[in-house]
Amino acid sequence: MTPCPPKTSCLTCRLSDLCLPFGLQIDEVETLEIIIKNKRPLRLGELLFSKNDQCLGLFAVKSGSFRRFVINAEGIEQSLGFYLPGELIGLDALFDGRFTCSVDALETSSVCELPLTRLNELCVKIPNLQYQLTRILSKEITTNHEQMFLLSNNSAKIKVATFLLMLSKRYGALGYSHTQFNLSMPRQTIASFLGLSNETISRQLTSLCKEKIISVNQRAVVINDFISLQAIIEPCHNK
Amino acid sequence: MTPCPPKTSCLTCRLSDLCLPFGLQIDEVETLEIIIKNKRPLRLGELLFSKNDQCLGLFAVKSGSFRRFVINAEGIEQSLGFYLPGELIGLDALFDGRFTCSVDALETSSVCELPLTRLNELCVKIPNLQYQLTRILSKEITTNHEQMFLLSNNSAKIKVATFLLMLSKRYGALGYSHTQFNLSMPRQTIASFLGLSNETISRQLTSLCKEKIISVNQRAVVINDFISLQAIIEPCHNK
DNA sequence: CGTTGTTTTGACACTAGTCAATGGGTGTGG
DNA sequence: CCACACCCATTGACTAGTGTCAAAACAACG
Repeated sequence: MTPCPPKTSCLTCRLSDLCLPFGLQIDEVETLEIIIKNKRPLRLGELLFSKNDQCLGLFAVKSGSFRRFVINAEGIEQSLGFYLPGELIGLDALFDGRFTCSVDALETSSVCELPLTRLNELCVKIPNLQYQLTRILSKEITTNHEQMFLLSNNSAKIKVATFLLMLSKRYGALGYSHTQFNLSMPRQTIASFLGLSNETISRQLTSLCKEKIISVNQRAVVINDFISLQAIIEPCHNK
Repeated sequence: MTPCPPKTSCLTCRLSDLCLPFGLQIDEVETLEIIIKNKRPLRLGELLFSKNDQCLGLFAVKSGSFRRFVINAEGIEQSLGFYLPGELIGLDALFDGRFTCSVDALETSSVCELPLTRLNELCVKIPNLQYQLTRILSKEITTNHEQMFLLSNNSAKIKVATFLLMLSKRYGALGYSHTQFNLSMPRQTIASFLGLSNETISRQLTSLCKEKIISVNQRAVVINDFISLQAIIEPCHNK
């Protein structure tokens, strides 16, 4: 609708402490935001990019949420991760300049684009920026390890509980409620992400509801009993 | 046995093209190798570091192999990945200076240590080095995504076949045979890595042997029929 | 109000886990 | 050099947890 979206300012963006500007001096942030390009908002299902596309820049989520996925051997979409505001999309492409997964919008969402060539120039000039980028890359690796840990050795119940707590933590860090939030993805997408069937997701959510640990109404989730939800994951954390 | 291990030289190291020196000028490599510290070889089961240890440096595998793992809620070791020669260990600690997993040696193995403070200094002086480190971080993220893809949605047979092909590819890249190699880890460790039980690993290997696709004798594996092994993973790759 | 897509629920099948027993290698000590 | 113990791997029997298929309930949208 807006013919020309308002110019992004990292200085006034409430996400900047979660994003690339974290730790930068004010003048450094001002230099950074010069290179940032706004993109028009994407709607549900719209692709930000596809696997094997050339990467011209990284993306920072400004609002909404995105999903990373690939198409498997049977032609089925397999969800591999989610991006919430403040998170950087496309880090896997720094290796050889091509995206290794596809990313689409889970709802109406927007991003800031950081053109790669200009970002690289800036990283040489601003060591703090390079440092923060390295930290973000490292953090992504740790997040991946946690995800692998979750997928390798756990029951459906533990997977679903962990998924809910993970979202709770991330929404909390964004300043939203960590006890009630809306899932921005359908059951099928959660299922694919957790390596389960959508029926199993449904049954596990129903089961948690019956135990009064959560309440679910469509995409709306309320966590009623945080302690019990935690206890599902770490049954003997009192040891 | 050797009282003072011979000084490492990246210039003569046959792994240098897989490691941090890739893409560097000769004089840059010479500057890099000044900061490298040798560590005495580790034996089977010895810890390189533990989860939550302070990270003083990254490690490059010189020989042998390592395993990344954590202890889960039941007190069981959960294997999360393996490191072969030329690969960098500890990238997850760049975020906040603490290791997020433990790493131990799967056999007698050795590493080069890259002290973090000196590596950071050098990265500012040598942009190529910073660039290569970023590439390695990005590649690690892609490897993690592949691992998550494998864990999320596949049968035991596909997991075991993919595991064998992954090792085949990595050994091949190191200049070893990609059709026969020794597993450096017990079945239990493979099982934990793939999110399966050790009995299932055993049964799947036996099954692949009966199909004449591989031969297994203890830790020794021979891939007899590469095409069929590939076909297990991508049943319809001829489409 | 009908169409469509999503979610839930039920019935059943099947994969992989668990438990238990057996077999095979390796290493140590007599 | 052999016997024993220990660890690891294999195999079998049984079971539990999920997946699959199908149908029904529900919500969203035009």
